[in-house]
Amino acid sequence: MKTSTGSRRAELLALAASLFAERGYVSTTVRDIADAAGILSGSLYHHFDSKESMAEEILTGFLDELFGTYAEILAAGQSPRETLEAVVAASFESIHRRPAEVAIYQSEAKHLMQLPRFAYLNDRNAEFRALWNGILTDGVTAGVFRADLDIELVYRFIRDTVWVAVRWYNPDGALSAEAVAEQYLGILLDGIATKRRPAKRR
Amino acid sequence: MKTSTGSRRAELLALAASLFAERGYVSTTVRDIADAAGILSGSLYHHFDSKESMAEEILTGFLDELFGTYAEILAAGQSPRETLEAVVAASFESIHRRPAEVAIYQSEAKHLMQLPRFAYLNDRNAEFRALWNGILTDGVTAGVFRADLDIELVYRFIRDTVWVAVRWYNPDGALSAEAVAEQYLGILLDGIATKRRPAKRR
DNA sequence: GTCTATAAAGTGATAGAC
DNA sequence: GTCTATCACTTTATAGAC
Repeated sequence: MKTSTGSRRAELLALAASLFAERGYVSTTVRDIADAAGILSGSLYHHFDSKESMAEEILTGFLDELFGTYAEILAAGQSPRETLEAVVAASFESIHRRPAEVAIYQSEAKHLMQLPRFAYLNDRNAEFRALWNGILTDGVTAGVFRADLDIELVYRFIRDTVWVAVRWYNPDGALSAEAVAEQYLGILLDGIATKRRPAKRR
Repeated sequence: MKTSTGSRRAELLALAASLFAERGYVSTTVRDIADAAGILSGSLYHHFDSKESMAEEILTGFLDELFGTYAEILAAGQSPRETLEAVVAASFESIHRRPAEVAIYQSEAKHLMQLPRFAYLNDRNAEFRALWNGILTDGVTAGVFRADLDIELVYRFIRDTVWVAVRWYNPDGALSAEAVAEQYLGILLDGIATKRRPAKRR
């Protein structure tokens, strides 16, 4: 819990994050982390209070950065469609730059959230939901998004599809985050069908 | 590993499945399962070889059923669009009927697959990929799906968006699996935008 | 089919020497 | 900042009585 050099701390956190992402938080032991760092497990406790502290620090750092980016996009005050495109692009960008952190958030948040110290994850989820519902509602009002869709459902589909891409996206691969975002927005906005169906009502 | 009554075995498996889904496979102990069943942990080993065996039996049972349904849909020989709609509907239907099993497959398959006894999960993934790529390719050939999309990417998006819905779908809620499937197909096929953009080429 | 009792190994974490 | 040494606890799994 000491401040230590700061860089060593960051180094250990990065190591822990990649192990958490790869093997899962519960399956990763403090010995695994220490081994990867070339030290013994007891030595880790000079830098961190507990295994939970490591996960907490990894997630808060990531989420603060991510929501800072979202705030900038919203502050730019663009159209609903441009805002949606920017938020989707920024999300894929974060998968590109912080794959381990996104993977941990995706896979472990649900379980970690049950611990009191991770209660802030609920706030972030609510913030995320408000962000998307705002964009979608504005777009429907402006007439650029279809009015016959369930906003809440659309929000969930967008959220899930974007983030779950961390499972297969390869930061070192030929397919860039920008290319994925473009393809994804193409599907989301215009669909995969060649012709629009006649509006089908029940 | 005895055959036992059969029904007691199924009862215990259903209990284990819901615990695995809720708390995660690694975090769920055999004591948790035994407690939920009202017996002691040692007694579980009269029915099953190991904790791994329980997970294996849960997943194989679920996947055999699911791919049986897919095979029936393909055998019906409908159009690419009808086939796509039927496969999506059947997938949401399976989330409705077997939420725990889907959740386990979603959350744990990646880690379980690294164990030799779960190698068949790789085969199922390949089978699933072939199924989707076939439907999408047929649809592009028939001119009903856009030709400018990356089939592999579209496959991943469909697969992920459909299955990840298990995280929020409530089998007892007001929103039925059919309604979710309909909304989802509306987005996937036609997009959320009110007007198609002029085809944007790079 | 369940319980008693327990083994064998692994877990997160600590205190103090270097 | 790391190591030595170790504690207290939990884990999966087993053997045999009932």
